[in-house]
Amino acid sequence: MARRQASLQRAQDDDAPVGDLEGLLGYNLKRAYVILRNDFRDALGEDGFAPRVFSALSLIVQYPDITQSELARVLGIERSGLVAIVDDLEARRLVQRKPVPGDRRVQALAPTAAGIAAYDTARAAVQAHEAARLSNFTKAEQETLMQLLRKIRAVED
Amino acid sequence: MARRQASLQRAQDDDAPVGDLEGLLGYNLKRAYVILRNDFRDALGEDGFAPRVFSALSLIVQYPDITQSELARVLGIERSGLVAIVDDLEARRLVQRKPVPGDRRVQALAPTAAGIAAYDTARAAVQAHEAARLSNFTKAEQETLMQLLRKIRAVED
DNA sequence: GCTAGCTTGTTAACCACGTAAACAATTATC
DNA sequence: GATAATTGTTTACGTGGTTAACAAGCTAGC
Repeated sequence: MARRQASLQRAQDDDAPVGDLEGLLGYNLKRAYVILRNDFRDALGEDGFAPRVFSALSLIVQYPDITQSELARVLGIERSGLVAIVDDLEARRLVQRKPVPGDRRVQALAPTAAGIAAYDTARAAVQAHEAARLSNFTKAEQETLMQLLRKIRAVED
Repeated sequence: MARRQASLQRAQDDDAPVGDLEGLLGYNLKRAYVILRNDFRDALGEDGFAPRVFSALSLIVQYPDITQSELARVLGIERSGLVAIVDDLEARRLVQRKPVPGDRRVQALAPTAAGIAAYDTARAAVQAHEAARLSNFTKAEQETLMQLLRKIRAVED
């Protein structure tokens, strides 16, 4: 097998992937994800929401009275991991744990008025920073990218 | 503002994003990244390479005598974080730290024969599992996705 | 030459995010 | 009514990264 030793200078100007890594989906996903996660933190600033807290709040606002188990399932994380997230949101008075009549195991999660307002503000900031990051993309490219990313999830075993 | 409360059932069958999260690039990136990372671990099995170790080995094999600082820069991580990765590779006798004549601060990283062989095996396994994950994608879709992900990195500030 | 500043690799302490295992309380199943 | 399953929770742990400090070595300016 011929093993090429190329220069690392300006590797990403090339059209074809220079190294093996550039041809791997996992690597490209991770690099892009890290960039977007850093943008997210910049957008929400010091003591803003962590990404996972934002995601949880988003679902609670859009699907009020969702239970913790269902929320964990939708987010793709463990129930145990969700506890700290909901603790955080409840400590900020943005979300309330409510008992559900008929099943005393369950806690329904409902946003407070402040929670809805905070979510709307944060969502606008995140959408704005994503738009800035994608400023060199056409609308069609943005939609294609998003659709292909969702397609990866579609085959989830 | 009209706030819709939709059902969570089968949300991902819809064409248009049902919730706000589905319309956010960061969320879709993270979900896809987690899937590929889990695939990666399945592909390499117990005590296989961690993703970051694999990435480092890949670059060391393809660019032998790269220095630790340059490797960290290419990978987008801190020098301090690379130490444990190289320690790991060196403990497995897959990579060797070599002194560089003319600059006694620097350690050049070179793969051993075992390192090259282990990398080739691992790379084949990773490529195979990615191909399986993308089995419902056309070739054109795969290339488009990869190109768009790289384009996100192209605007790195 | 010499000093002041930079780079390299390293350690240590820490943080974010997640999992796995165990558990009490409650509900469902048969 | 016994057994099993589900819900939320705590605790311990693992992974993948960061920042700050440091010693050693190199470089630039005078």
